Amino acid sequence: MPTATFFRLPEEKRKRLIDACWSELTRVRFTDVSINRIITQAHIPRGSFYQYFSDKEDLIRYLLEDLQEYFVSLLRGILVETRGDLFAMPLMAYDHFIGHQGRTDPMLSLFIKLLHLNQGMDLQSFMGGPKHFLPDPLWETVDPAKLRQNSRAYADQVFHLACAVLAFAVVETFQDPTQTAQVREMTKMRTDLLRYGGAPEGYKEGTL
Amino acid sequence: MPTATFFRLPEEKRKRLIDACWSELTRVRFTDVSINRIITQAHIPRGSFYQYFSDKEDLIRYLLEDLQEYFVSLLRGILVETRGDLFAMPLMAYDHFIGHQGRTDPMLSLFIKLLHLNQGMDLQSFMGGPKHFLPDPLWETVDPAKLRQNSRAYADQVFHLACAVLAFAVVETFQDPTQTAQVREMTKMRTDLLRYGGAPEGYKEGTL
DNA sequence: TCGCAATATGACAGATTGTCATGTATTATA
DNA sequence: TATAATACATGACAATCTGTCATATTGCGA
Repeated sequence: MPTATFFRLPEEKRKRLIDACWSELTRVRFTDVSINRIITQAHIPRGSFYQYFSDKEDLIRYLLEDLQEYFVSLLRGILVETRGDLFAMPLMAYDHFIGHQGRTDPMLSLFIKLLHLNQGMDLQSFMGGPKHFLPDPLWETVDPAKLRQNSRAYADQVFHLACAVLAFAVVETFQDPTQTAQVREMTKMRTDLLRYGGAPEGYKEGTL
Repeated sequence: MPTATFFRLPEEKRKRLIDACWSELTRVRFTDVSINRIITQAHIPRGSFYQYFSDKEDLIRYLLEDLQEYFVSLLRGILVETRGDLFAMPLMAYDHFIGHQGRTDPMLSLFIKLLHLNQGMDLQSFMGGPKHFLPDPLWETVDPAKLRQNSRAYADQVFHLACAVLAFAVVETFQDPTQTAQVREMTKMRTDLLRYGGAPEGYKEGTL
């Protein structure tokens, strides 16, 4: 977490720093992010940076919080569109990402770039708070009647897997954009798998 | 890929180097692996290291190949036990990992330590070759009659998700070992989800 | 024995990180 | 207002890394 000092910073200075951070974060992988380059670009002395953040990880965690908030609101909109159907979410989100929006919405393209650079960076844990995976604003829009079990715990599990599917699809697509159609197909297959299960219809354990 | 020179190295020297690598790899995260420490411990001059590997990533990739091979053989055994049931695999593998084996089998405990240090490091992509996720030796042992669709492509998807479930379970457990029982419960929930689907029984799209 | 090719080696340049002692501004207080 | 206390700024510095390269050494065929 940034220090109190950071939040007391004059608007202009803070913006300069944050902008430089994003510029670095969207240029290289987390591993290769250089505080040196950031402070140079932002014209912030070295010592000052460490007055605000304890280290690189601290910085990145802070920046991702913003993104997370945005991402949740995005998914919320999508969930509403699907009328609370968690299983329909990945494909709809995927189309949203890949389609027009992904190029025009600056926040979203930022997000995609990060996902791309960091090879999927585990959307699930990125989203998840300590106990629940499914953030409150999303849980509110879920229609439990569309789930086999109505508990939130169950919705958590579904959501977690759905996010994994989504993240993988995005990464795959940006690794090889010519394969978009196949990736979409694969994503459909996976969400169906989550929805209907991978066992044959009428399968009971121990039957075969 | 290591250079040809590396493979021509005298047995003893190569072992010294590899041992030092593993010792480092199981001590700190990939990000923090230091070539400096490795060569110091192995008593290999700096220049020599770069004669063998192009950089850190090259080294790590090489070491993981070994692990991958081992891991596949492990999973193969487990799949045979489950009589080719991909959905039963994660839970059985989990018990295998957490139980006695995980402590005694040196290769396995190595593997677990890596998983722990690197927060799940994406078992899926770690496993996956270019086209198929499901390696041949595993595909051979899968019983397609236990899948909704018999294609290998379908088995790939199931396998990929099953691995995600497994990896997450292992990471969770080592983050907080007191929660083992809950994690196991969660893993059961997830594999059931994969097997039977998360939609209510008899659910058809557009019904509600 | 000569000479070429493969290896070995460690000094070096370039970069990065986190700390800290020393300033400077701001605010509270007598 | 004068003074003390606190908060903040700053850049030099030590410690660490990494990748390269010129030079030495070894092995081996002619």
